[in-house]
Amino acid sequence: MKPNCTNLEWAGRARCSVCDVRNFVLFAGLSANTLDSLLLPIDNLRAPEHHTLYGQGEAAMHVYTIRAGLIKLKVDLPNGGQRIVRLLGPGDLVGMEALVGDPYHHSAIVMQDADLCRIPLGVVRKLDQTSPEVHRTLQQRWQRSVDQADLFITSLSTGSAESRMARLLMMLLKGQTTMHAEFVLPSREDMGALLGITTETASRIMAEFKRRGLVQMDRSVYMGCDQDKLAALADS
Amino acid sequence: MKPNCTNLEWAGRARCSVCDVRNFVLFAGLSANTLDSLLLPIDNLRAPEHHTLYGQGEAAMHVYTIRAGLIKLKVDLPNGGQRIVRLLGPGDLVGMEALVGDPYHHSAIVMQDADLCRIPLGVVRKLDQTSPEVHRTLQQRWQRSVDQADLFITSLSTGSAESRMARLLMMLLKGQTTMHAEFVLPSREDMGALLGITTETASRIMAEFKRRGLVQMDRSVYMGCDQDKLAALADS
DNA sequence: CACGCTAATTGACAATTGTCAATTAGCGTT
DNA sequence: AACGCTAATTGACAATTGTCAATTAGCGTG
Repeated sequence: MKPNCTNLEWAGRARCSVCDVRNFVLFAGLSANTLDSLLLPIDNLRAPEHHTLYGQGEAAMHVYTIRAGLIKLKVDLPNGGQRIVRLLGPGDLVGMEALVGDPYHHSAIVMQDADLCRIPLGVVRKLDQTSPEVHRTLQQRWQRSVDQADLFITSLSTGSAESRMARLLMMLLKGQTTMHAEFVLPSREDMGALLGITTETASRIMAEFKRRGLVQMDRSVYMGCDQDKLAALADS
Repeated sequence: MKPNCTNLEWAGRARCSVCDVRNFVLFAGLSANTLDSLLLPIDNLRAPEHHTLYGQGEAAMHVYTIRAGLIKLKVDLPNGGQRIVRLLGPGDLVGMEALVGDPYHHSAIVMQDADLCRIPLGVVRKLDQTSPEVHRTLQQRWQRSVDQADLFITSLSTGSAESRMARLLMMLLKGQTTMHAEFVLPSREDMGALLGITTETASRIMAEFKRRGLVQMDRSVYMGCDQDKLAALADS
């Protein structure tokens, strides 16, 4: 087996009633009873880095909930390039376009080892109809998608490459629970696809940030950063 | 009175049951009876170019439906600049974040004289609960917002300024019913805010397009364009 | 440890885009 | 037609970013 196994691992049927992220996710407010009776067809999966959950254009039968990890939504461009249009983390819903009957609009790829729940469309639709709570939560998730997309336009696609990189780093920091916590940085290639710049430019900027002491690295892992200086760069 | 009056004009109570764009909008599928009984508090408005429907951060009490015209959603950036994150036309819903209780996330400004219906939140919420049709339509509108935002990322924020401009022009063309129809181009400043480039660069590119015969202009009005050449530039 | 692979970095140069200032064009009013 | 205002265009130059190629670093395997 290759070192980077890209196969899904089935972690059993979902046990939503004891899920610690349930309240942040789709089924907040449902009783344990309701959940356990409805949710048999929900699978809990572990997906390693680089695993593709689904590809752009595929028929969509499931929506995914992220319990842990980081997922990127990628679009292939007509000229052969690609652009990452969203980063999704714990509590986020992946593949919502399935709910309106569309095929998947992006490719969903794991950026950090993920713990997911795969929910068949039928389950979500039924809950949407029967539970006002879920119905409201669903609308909030849709709005969150819009907000995230707007953030990619205003923060990651506007201004100089340097500013955008600073904003990306701050965005990645926010996802962390502990300040100064270690977390894996995206590859330079992914940074490029996130910011709409080339891999080389991304690399140059990161190297420059390191030289200026804006970020400190330990192996491929990110150790800490000068948030004030980053913030200053961010809105320049 | 100034030549460009920026005041709203009240055009009467909405008469949804005879609205010619109803089927594209929120209330598709509702009977004329249902409509007329529920829709008393809906106002029909005419808003001239440059009129601001609402400002970023304002408390949100209404959702707007576009019957005609063009609306831009603008975000103010921390460094003083601004970025347009969406263009909305006939059939689109403006201000959906109101439905989840948020203040407006953008400023909504008229780009081409608009005919609008202003719907109080309560009406939309009630219809969402009582009519499965409206409920489904609403989800589609949310998904459409996400799709539009994604398009702004992949088409208007990726690649060279020239490619982006070509894609913007093709996007504006698609909104037209008749091919080669005249339509008003955005100002160079708005083009810059749409593409994340400066006004000067936008102007240079448009001037170059004219010289190369990619577009022909008549006064401030746009007459036609070489769609094949534009398409070639678009995916370069 | 050497090897092989891929990702990251760097150099050199070209192309694009931003900046600042000046000029021109368009349009409505006087 | 002359005037005044704003938007658009253009020039000159600097700064940023892309392109292509070479080098270095990191990491797992034999």
